[in-house]
Amino acid sequence: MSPRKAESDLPAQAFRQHDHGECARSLMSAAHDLCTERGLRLTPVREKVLELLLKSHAPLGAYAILSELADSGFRAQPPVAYRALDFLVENGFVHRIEKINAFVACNQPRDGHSPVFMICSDCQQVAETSAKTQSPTLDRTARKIGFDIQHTVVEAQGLCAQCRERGPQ
Amino acid sequence: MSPRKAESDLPAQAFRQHDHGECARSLMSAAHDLCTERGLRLTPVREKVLELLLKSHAPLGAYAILSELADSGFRAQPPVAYRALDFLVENGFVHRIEKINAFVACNQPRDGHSPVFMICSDCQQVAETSAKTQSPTLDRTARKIGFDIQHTVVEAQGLCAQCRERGPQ
DNA sequence: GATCAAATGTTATGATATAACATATTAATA
DNA sequence: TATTAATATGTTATATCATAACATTTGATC
Ligand SMILES: [Zn+2]
Ligand SMILES: [Zn+2]
Ligand SMILES: [Zn+2]
Ligand SMILES: [Zn+2]
Repeated sequence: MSPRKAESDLPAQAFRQHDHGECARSLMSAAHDLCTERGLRLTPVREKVLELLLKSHAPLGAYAILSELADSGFRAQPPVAYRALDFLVENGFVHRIEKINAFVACNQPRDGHSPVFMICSDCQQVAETSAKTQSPTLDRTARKIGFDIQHTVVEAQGLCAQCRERGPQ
Repeated sequence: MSPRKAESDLPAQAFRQHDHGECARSLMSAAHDLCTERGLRLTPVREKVLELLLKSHAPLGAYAILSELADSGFRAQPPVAYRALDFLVENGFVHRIEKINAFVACNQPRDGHSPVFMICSDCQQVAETSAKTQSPTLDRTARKIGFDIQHTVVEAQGLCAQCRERGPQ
């Protein structure tokens, strides 16, 4: 069992103190492994986008990513960023947060899961508090009306503990 | 007790057979009542936007609404639609569906509630299957990490019963 | 090394949303 | 009923987010 297991099972890592450098390195290395396993190509631009998202303490919009790509010498037309993001999202390395039109690196890319996000309105950080399984409420309601769920969006906006303690700015 | 009570408690009304004209009229009348009670002004453009959403069997984007407003002789600059929508959303008459950047009339505007949407990828209809209360899973997770939820987005995309039965197009 | 599929480069445009400031309407009050 | 303040609307311009379309390059396979 990996020594990071216990930590990576904690929810809301983004709102906790942790060695983020180590966290990012570990997820990047996991991404390489997963791509090898699955015959996916983590090309330079895709890797760079994932790296940017892993480094970021807050979610990034596509154009923020694009501009950081440009700073790193990549081409800077919108499709460059969107294509890389499409790849990363489709393959579970990154999630899109609908409420804020932004992207965030997944913190447990191995598990097929339905992520749940807590978005702090104050500090803009986002915690992925994913459960392995879909919301039971959602499942139950879907069954009741014969709806076949393919994808879920579950996002809560509010104040994280830190920002609440700091009080209104 | 209103004779519509039983029906309006059914989830997923949009996916069921119902007298939509009566449904729309009843919700519009409820909106007028609520605005009177609360000292809100349901101005012509706000009423028209709500009417358009109530009539529609599918959610409408802001620019679709804008174009229907124009057809009805209203001014047609984007802020006209967005302002009316802001009012209707803030006061609980309309919900915004993040996943598809569109708006839909609430089917139980009296209850303060956290809506849950089931979005059919095929027919584009959306059912509001709202519960009175927030998802217990979300609440529990939030409590665990000290996050104070102000607003939730819960949306599922998939196939409604009808479209599933009809089979792939 | 020919062929095909996947990925990238590039231009242009589409779709969604808001800032900013002027004007008009309504409500409250002097 | 004038004065004022608050709310709502009119209007121009622009910001932000996202994709269509087509050319070119790269990588994998035969
Ligand atoms: Zn995830
Ligand atoms: Zn915060
Ligand atoms: Zn509702
Ligand atoms: Zn359907």
